[in-house]
Amino acid sequence: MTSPRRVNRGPKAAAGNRAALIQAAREVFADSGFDAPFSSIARAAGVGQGVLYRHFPTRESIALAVFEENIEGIEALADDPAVTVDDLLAIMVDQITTSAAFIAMIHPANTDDMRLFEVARRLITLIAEKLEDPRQRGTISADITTADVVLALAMLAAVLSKTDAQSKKETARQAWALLDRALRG
Amino acid sequence: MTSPRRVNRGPKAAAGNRAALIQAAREVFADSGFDAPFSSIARAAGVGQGVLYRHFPTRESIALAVFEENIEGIEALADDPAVTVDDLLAIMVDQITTSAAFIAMIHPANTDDMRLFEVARRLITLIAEKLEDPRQRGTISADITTADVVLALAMLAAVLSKTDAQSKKETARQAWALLDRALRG
Amino acid sequence: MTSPRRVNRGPKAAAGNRAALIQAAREVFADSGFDAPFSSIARAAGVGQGVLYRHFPTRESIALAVFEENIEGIEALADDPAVTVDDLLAIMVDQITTSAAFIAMIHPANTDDMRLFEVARRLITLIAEKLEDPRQRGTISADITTADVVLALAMLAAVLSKTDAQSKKETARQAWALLDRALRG
Amino acid sequence: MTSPRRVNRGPKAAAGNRAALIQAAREVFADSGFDAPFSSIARAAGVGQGVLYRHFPTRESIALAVFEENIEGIEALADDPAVTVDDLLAIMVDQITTSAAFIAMIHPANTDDMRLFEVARRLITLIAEKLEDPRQRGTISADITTADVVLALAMLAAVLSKTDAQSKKETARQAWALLDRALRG
DNA sequence: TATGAATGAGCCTTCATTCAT
DNA sequence: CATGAATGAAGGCTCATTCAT
Repeated sequence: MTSPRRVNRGPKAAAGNRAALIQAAREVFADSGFDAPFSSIARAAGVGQGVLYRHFPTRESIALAVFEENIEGIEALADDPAVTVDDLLAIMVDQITTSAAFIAMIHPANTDDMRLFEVARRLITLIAEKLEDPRQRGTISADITTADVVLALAMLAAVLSKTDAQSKKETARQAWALLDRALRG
Repeated sequence: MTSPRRVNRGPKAAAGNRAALIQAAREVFADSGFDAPFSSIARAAGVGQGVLYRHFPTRESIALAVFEENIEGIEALADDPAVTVDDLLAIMVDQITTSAAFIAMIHPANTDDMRLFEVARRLITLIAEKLEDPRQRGTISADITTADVVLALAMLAAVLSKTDAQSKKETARQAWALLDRALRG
Repeated sequence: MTSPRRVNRGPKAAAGNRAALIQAAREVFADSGFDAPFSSIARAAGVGQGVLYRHFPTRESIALAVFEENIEGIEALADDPAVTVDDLLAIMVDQITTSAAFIAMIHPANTDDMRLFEVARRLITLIAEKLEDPRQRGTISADITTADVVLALAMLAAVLSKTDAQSKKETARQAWALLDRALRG
Repeated sequence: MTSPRRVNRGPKAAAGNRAALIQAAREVFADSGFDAPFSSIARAAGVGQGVLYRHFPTRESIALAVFEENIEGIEALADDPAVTVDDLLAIMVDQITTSAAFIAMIHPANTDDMRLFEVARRLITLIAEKLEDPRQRGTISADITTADVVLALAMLAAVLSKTDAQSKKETARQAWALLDRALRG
């Protein structure tokens, strides 16, 4: 029943395929939003649909993978006590600006995948810990809670997900300037 | 030749149909989000799909009509010089919280329909005029521009469009509290 | 986005389409079993897939329609007190032999559609009522219950669903001869 | 070049793999029905898909192997002249009730695989031989042929293949009670 | 020889849009 | 002008089968 068109590149391709899928997903999500067709991700990665499903059975699971790469860098950075909330937020804002998949994590309201909550929790924990230590709290206002900071990031992410590619950078700058006032105000 | 299921109520019904469609769209958008199937709007309005298309060829055009009713109320209110920007924003925040169509307006992504920009412009104008008059400016900080205010509204709208129905109210409250600090800070 | 190939034959075609679908389903189910692709039914009926879904949203609902035609005849027949269980069974056996959709009804084990149970119940009721009246009971053995009769029909249906088209008739004859002994024995 | 996930256990493992596949297939068929995905059998056996295909190129061929173990036990039993048809049938009914693969054998639909017929023939032969000897015929009615007995088994198998797991036992009991009347009647 | 990843066909379902009546 | 059925493209997902390693 099957008539292969593309050559079977064999199991060796697995790791490469996985990486290609994550990269493709990052780009496709950025270009077309988190609701982009699954098939377009597979096409962008140059693999069959089945491969995408094998590696990432759900939309959330590939978003998770994209996000994983982001959060690892952030966690490494946060380890350093000299890094303040402000520094952390600067990184996150930057990632939100360039990576649409980040967006889905920040506000995991409508998902069934617990791992998303878990990753969101890691992120929130990072922020919470910094906020608790006066020396790492930076310039964040005393009456601002962790939830406020997360919501600020979520708003930034949400508005950027509705912004077309070329205005993204400028909108992000302006939006965060505003939110920053609130957190510091 | 055989009797149609619903009687053709003739041209007289056109205005009524239009109103029914707008009302139906308002409810459907609120219940199922802005991506709700077109057919569900026609069904809720009790008319055929063709009528929906006749009156509103695009999703944006019906969102526009829904929004039109909102903005007219806002404009009427804004006419009163005693109404400050704060008052205006309170109304808008309330409408954003309850009306999904508002979201589409405030951040017009679909550049095909120029009327969207037109309506957005009207909204922006209202805000701009209030801001220019010191007496109507209310408590908005001096260095806040019209663009900042609009962006704040857009962020609120964006984050709410990703929030599930039951948390909408609380998220709106928290988010605007934050944005309000920024505008007033 | 859509480029029509087939002409839109208009609403007038609805009734005809529905009938064509039922007929097509009857044939497709008979040829390829109850698990035949939905698309093949639409194709056989000469309509688009959407039409099939409009008329019959689930596989059960079209089976129901096919079955409905069968059961109505049976019910009319059963109204006559002169008709015995034997007569009734003769009809049912005949219909099971020729109509695969009947099969799905008799043993509605794995369905969520309550209407299937309802129709199965109608069928069972017919049999039960006949069995209760000594004059209509015919030659059915005294210790045979309604459940036994239904199970006999289910077995016939089940074995025929695994039988290829050309042996169906002969297998049906032989199988029912056997089951008949049991009911009468 | 890199280490495969599972070690290649070499040709020695072939026999073990075959046995594992048969056992896995027996369980998977019982749990998920005869239509269970091929991959699930390989997974349950702890081998790669390729091995499954190497040993059993078709679904029928593995069903055959599963069945082979059953029939051997039955043949051994049948060797004893003291065993009557009734005893034989009791065993078969039991196996049909618990083994989905049996169903595929008893009513070989797939005419591609001649070995299916061969196994079915062995089964039929066992029954025929018992029936021919008055002392081994047991209580089977004089006018019952081998074909009748086989058909009775086929009906049982067919109806059970449509029955959900938890009612299987009870349905089998009731169905065979009925068929038994016919054979003995 | 065993592994298990890759492939893509195929079925399911939804919905935007058209158009006969 | 209104109706709502028809249409088919599009996207989701599963799984039989192949084949590089």
